[in-house]
Amino acid sequence: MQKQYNLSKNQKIIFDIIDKSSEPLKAYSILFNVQKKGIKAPLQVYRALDKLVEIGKIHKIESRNAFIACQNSSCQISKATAFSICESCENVSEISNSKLSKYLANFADESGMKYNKYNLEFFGLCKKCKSK
Amino acid sequence: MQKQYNLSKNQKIIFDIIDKSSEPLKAYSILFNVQKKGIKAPLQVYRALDKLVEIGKIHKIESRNAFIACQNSSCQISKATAFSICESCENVSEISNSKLSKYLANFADESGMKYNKYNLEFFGLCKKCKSK
DNA sequence: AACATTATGTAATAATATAACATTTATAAG
DNA sequence: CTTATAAATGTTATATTATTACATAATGTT
Repeated sequence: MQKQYNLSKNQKIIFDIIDKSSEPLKAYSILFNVQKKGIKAPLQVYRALDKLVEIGKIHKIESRNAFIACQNSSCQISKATAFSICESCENVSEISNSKLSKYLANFADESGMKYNKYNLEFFGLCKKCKSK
Repeated sequence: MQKQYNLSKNQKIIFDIIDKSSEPLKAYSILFNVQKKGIKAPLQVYRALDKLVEIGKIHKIESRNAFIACQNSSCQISKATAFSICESCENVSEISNSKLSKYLANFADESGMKYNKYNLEFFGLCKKCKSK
């Protein structure tokens, strides 16, 4: 059962715009889109983004500096994320594959390091772009 | 057998400084360090970095916007990368684990997407930081 | 109510990265 | 060797991404 967080005003505004978007959004594009709602400064956006990432409502696509809503209801916090990214149309989707996540969550090597978090980004061509 | 590329002057300078570093380097820190060698502008650094990434001599740590030399002699191009990152001391090392790389290289899901590249970043505490 | 924590507002600035254009050097082809 | 082509360089300006610092307000806890 996922803990319910009460999002603050800015957090709600910014989560909604990301959640409704069909593509990852960048911070300044979010800023532009929420200026009519009274959010004027980058920091207001970044603070909300930080919090939303922390509580797992959104994820950052590191290779794109962009944010998408979590598409995985069981994903409580952003500590195990995997994405597929089309290098042609830039479509991004979150992969939820239990074998993959188990494999990665249990991964250990000889370094003696205990991993508590990972982020995986796969790149390729999506169906549509492949057939072009 | 890895193809030999003849690095250009700037590429050599910038590769050397990354290769000698014990930690990932950021573009502007590289710039600062090579100014005495005549490289004055960010673009000169970024162009060399782009090329070095392209040919697999270095990798970008996306979550840190920093670059490290490839530590894996068989890694010809940067299409299958995995790193372990200590969240305390920020030590980064490249993981070369054939099981992991086979697993990921062969990963396919129901999306119909064919992946030709991936990047994986694991986070945790390294041995030293764990025992503190 | 008092306290602590979290969120907000605002201005300034730092850090990261690219566009555009002119020129030079290296490589390949005839 | 010389012409053509591609790759790399130099330079200026600017775009994009992100944080510092400081003041205030709202919310949650005891």
